[in-house]
Amino acid sequence: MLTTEKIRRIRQLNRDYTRVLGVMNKQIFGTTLSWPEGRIMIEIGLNHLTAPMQVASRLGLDRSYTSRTINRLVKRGLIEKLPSPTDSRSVQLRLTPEGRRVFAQINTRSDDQLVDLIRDLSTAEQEELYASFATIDKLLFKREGK
Amino acid sequence: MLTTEKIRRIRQLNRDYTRVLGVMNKQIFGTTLSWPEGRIMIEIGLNHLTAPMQVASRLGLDRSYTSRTINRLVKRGLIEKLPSPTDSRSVQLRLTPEGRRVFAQINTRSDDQLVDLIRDLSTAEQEELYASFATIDKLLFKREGK
DNA sequence: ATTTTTAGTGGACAAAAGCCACTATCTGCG
DNA sequence: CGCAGATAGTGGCTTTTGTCCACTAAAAAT
Repeated sequence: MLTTEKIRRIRQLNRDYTRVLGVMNKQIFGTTLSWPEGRIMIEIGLNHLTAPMQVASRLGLDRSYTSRTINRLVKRGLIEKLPSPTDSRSVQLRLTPEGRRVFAQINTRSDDQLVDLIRDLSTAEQEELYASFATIDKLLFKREGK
Repeated sequence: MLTTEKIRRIRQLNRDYTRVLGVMNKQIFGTTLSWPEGRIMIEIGLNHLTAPMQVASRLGLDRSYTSRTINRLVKRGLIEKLPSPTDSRSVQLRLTPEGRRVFAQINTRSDDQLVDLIRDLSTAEQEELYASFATIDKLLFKREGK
């Protein structure tokens, strides 16, 4: 078991890192999307979630709220809803061409921001940082390193 | 410069880790405090921020909103406002005895949650995880390792 | 076949957060 | 010094975000 001191240090890092992510997230969606709208676009575009329920439970959002937010995105022409072939209560979500354009923009900007965050580090330090992230990813989320 | 692939992996981790932190944050303040109230308590109790403005800018919150939230905590008897000796526009924030009690409770719970998160890992893995967090802390926030 | 669960939705509402304007102080500067 | 501009805290108002509940229709379970 980790010492209390180490636990506290991780928690401090959590708070600090949450703060920088918060700042980044505010700027990202200076595009046209609000932060929850952007999150939903990412879940559909990147993680290929197709049902509103999947999106809601992944993001920890209320079904109702998720439904409304998705419908807003449909109205803006970024997402389309197709009838689900397997469950006629449900729908299949998909990015429209315009939605894919916006999604690509979000990705590009987000990448840029992250690059910006580590700009001051040397190449060796950047790789060291990446290795640490990859280790955390491996240990907490069981994704294999590379 | 890190490859796009590595950047993308860090971003994926960011989203996943944000999600687990989000879940944790919801449960923490099942105590009596809302999440922003808790954050403010932590900033005052742990990082010893004394002025409302410091709290606001650190948490990236609106001055007005911060002011109201602090006043709510004052009314609940968790924080007290003393006149600042150096600036009579400002105030000095301090936890009351009751506030310190609640603060200690938040800390204990938060520690427990983090311990819980890494419960499944072996001792060696936990230390490996800590080392990774410490490296990130060092590289991004210049805090020295230990 | 009937009960129970689940997906999506709308209405009403609560909580979180931001914007603007105002007061009182403080700071910098001619 | 005296005054222009900045800053700290606050209240009113609005927007955004998110929750709760009830309802419909379809699916799954019994």
